[in-house]
Amino acid sequence: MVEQYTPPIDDVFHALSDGTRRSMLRALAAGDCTVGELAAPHPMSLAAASKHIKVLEKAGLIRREIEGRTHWCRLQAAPLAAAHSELGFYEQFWTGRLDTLDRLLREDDARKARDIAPTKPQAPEGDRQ
Amino acid sequence: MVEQYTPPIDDVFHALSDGTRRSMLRALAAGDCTVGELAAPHPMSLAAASKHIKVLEKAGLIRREIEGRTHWCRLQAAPLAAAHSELGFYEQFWTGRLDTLDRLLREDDARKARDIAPTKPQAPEGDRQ
DNA sequence: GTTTTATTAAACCATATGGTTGAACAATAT
DNA sequence: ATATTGTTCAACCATATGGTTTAATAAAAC
Repeated sequence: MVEQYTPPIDDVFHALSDGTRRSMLRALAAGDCTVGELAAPHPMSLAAASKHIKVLEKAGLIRREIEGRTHWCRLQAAPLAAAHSELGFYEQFWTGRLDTLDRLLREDDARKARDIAPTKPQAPEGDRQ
Repeated sequence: MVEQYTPPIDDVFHALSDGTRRSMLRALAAGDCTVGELAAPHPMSLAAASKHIKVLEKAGLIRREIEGRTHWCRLQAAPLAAAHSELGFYEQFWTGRLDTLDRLLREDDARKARDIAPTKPQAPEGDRQ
């Protein structure tokens, strides 16, 4: 069985950079929708909505199934897992933030007590290279 | 104390939709960098790299600190948490996928055994509305 | 058979994007 | 004081984007 095509993560993040497309994904999370159903809530022409659906399709975020003249769309979440994972890499930076800030502040206090010349700002995980 | 500005998630996902900018964020995860350091690995003009840094800044993903003529950049991960959370909403769809597929396949087998007419494809969490 | 519905294609438009080059600005080094 | 370094600005370019309208296509309904 041929492995599924993995779209570039550029396309995934690009697809997510528009509110209309994010809204369409939410709708699909509730269940499959036709193109018309996806377009209905958005104050734009059907052709414009159709273009958005094509962007989602190109990003691999939806798959369509055509039944007669009706195009059914289904959420394909796998590329979202990839994007989620990409962002997960930075989790240490938003969860560890308070610890790091606290440590930096304590180091700063100690430094001031020693009357040492100021040094450059540092990253959470150590000095600049 | 004034609350920090929260950039639109459009801007965050847009910032992430380019490989150069994702690469810059990775570099910043290793430690603060100057604009020149961020630009160095990328085969493009300094002005182009500077534009990318501005996009990251607009998305709230980095903050800069100017020391003389040197601009130091630091990762700001908070907007990534928001984006990560947005994607986390869909976790049930990529983790539950195999369970759902399995259940659908079993339902399909049962339906075939009863010789029922085929029905429309369904979302993981139930029928279409 | 015609009409209706669902949807896309094509052409157009305004704006945005991502790159370039050369100039300008700010600060440091000499 | 001038020269150098670090960086951005401005103008330009080609392409992409996101919307419109109109026409075309495909299939269902009558």
